[in-house]
Amino acid sequence: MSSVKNFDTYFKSAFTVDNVIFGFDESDLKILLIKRQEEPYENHWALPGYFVLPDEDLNTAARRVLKQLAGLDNVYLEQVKSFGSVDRHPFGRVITVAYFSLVKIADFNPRPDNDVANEVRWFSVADISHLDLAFDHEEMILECFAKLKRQVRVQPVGFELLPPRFTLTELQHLYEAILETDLDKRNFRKKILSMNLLIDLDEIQEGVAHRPAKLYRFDLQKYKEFLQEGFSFEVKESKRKEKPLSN
Amino acid sequence: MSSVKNFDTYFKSAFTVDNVIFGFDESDLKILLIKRQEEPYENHWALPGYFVLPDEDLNTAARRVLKQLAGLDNVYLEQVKSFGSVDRHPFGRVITVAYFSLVKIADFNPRPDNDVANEVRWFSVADISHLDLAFDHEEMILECFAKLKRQVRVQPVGFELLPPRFTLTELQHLYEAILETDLDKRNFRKKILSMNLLIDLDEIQEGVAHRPAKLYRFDLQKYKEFLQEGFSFEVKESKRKEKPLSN
DNA sequence: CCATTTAGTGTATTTTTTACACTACTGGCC
DNA sequence: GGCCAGTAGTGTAAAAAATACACTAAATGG
Repeated sequence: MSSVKNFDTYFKSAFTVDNVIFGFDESDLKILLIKRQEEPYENHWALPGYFVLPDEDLNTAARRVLKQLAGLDNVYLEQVKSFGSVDRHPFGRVITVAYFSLVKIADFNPRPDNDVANEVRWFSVADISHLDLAFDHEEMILECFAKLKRQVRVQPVGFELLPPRFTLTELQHLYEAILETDLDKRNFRKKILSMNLLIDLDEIQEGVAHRPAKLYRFDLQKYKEFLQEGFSFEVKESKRKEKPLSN
Repeated sequence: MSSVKNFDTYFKSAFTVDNVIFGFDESDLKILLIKRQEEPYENHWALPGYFVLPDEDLNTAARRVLKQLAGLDNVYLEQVKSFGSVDRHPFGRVITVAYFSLVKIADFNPRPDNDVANEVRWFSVADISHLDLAFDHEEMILECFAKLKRQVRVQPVGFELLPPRFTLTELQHLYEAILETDLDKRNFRKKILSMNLLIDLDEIQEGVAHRPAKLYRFDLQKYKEFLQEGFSFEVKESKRKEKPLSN
């Protein structure tokens, strides 16, 4: 009854993974980009990404790229969306799978010893639109940033983005950067402390020219619970002087 | 400086789209499956899906499949996730992009006049695990169902799944089916009506052997606003007699 | 020691969520 | 016509969560 048709015409495509890697440095949300060293879009800034090898799973490919281009290992990684417009790649039909990754900037260890990128650098999210990125990478970043905004209300992303020890103000700044809004200090602290997700280290900042803040770390145990169950983060915004991005 | 490498080895893959089509018939959440008419997995139940044509965008392909296999047009469609395990397809390397779709079962118009499926049928979500589905389709369904659960808290999905006129009880049953929990009738009504998303039609059910319920429809205008801004749906669950699925 | 800068804290008010049980209306049966 | 079965429809009080808001505390640097 059934016949084996010829499917060869379909097996002429390629796929890639691209990573939108978010980092945070005490005030600014950043994304890691590479300057491409090969065609197409040679010398354009682009997301770190590459072809998926024939015998490689998607997640594996994303982690390999993360390692090869940024020396990053064991980081938070999540698939976001695939992009497959017919003409998005000049070499042929190429679908790319976008991943988003959250890393501590201090862990970043650039690897110029690869033949894909000749430069790797962090850019503020707000500056990305001036760069004329390769492919449809700007669109991909916007989608991933939107995803991060949703994620932050439901998962303690600070754990991935902040250094091991941090102050409540740093944590608040992170939330403000992601949500692009100002938060009320007292309400933020009340909320975040009531989650019992933070451990007071009984240490304080040193060498700052003002009252030093207490240092905290995340409770890994609680964090894992949240990863499974999710949580709900809401703090009503207060008026902001100005809105970065999205203008 | 740069050289054009040989990328041919990467251009030997194919990709497909698969649709997880949700429908609702007054008590039960259902998924549309086809019985495959060709290899691989001939005669297995599977998600409606097919290869993406060389000159076809992903969304276009998903809509084409929806139309060809189920006669469905103009429906809610959203990309969910891509699946690309190395060995998921016996014919070679094939990534599939999973879409989820919400349709009114009454609009469904099966098309046996295609050469992919020789049967198309709705299955209760709870029954799917007994079917031994083709490929990794069961995993795909679980991911999409999880997505629907998240979506329902943030978007008025009822608009897509219910007939044009419906009762509040039907709407509540829909939420209960998706969330797999019981909801408190009074609190549900209070909440849903306070959103001003429903229009009271001043009509009632006919021919039911009990007090007839009032009929409502969605306010298309408000619905579109919600689509853009999202909303927040929460009603605390009450105890349930039993939990379907996920056991 | 004074100026500057950021850290840290509590309360009253409003809003939202929750728990909960009885009456209303219809068809069908006798 | 009256009664039964079955679902529709309704309100309130209590608890919990979210909000608005302003002053004191601790460090450095001149």
